[in-house]
Amino acid sequence: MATTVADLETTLRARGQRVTPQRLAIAAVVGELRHHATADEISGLVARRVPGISLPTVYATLELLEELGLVRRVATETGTAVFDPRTDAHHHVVCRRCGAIADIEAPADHLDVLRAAEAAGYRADEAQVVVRGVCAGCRAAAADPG
Amino acid sequence: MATTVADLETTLRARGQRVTPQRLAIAAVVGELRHHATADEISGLVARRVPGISLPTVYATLELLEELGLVRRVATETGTAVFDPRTDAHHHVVCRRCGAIADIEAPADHLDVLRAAEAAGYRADEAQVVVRGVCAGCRAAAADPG
DNA sequence: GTTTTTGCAAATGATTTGCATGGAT
DNA sequence: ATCCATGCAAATCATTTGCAAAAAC
Repeated sequence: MATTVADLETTLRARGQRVTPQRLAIAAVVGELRHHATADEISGLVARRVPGISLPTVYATLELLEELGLVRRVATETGTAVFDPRTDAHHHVVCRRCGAIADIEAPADHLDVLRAAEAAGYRADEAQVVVRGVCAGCRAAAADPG
Repeated sequence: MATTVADLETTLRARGQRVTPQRLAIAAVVGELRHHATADEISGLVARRVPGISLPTVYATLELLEELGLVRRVATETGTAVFDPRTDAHHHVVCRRCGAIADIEAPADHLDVLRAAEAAGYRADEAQVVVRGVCAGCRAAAADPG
């Protein structure tokens, strides 16, 4: 099910779905994304290439891309979901104050946790570490340096 | 800042806040909670003891209790937050299909991840593992046993 | 030409807010 | 008597849905 932006067209045709400029543009924007972005931000970026793009289309396409493994939806504390262009296993740090999310590149041992999840009746397929803390910006903004 | 339900009354007075039946009932319900619950579910449970309880009060009180370290708000994939009575460090398994969340009791080594978070400019204070998978119920419900 | 996708407008659902009343101190 | 907390109703915000028009096949 692993698909790159490059063969999105092929994949869509294979699935009997339409290749539209909206879908291509959204996939391109997601592929160029450096950070995590909200649907609204993505819509704004896509609008430069496809004026008149609608938010419902952006949502629908992001859902499709998630199904294809091209993007990953991440729930946040603030209730607004963000989309992560990285679909390989990696970890996150979340700022307690502003909600900013950053990727973490580091190994972690989850064997015991995965075993415990299976023991709890779950068929576990992935373990991700979420670190909570305060980002540099928020520490600087607050008089109280954490 | 660690506070138990027992000394909530004391804590509130010390903060110059009112000790109300609603707050006591909500704290009690949260303390008796076995699983994670939505604000709506908690409201329903509290309503048995305090008829006429309002959702805004439940939300406000849960926010207060979170501030006091008596409950922890957890964002979910479905957009509906759940409240976790456990405030000590522990891990979660999330069902990909129904969104159910269960606690995991297992050690995990996060040294490298925490270091990486600090290196990214964050003052990290906690690392939690989130396992994704499919729960027993959803595997049984689906003809396709994952 | 047929079927899917789009964009609009409206619906939904969780959470928050404004404000007057009620309750705790 | 004072000030905080409650409950109601309405507002907000992200996301989803219904549907007719437009585009891809």
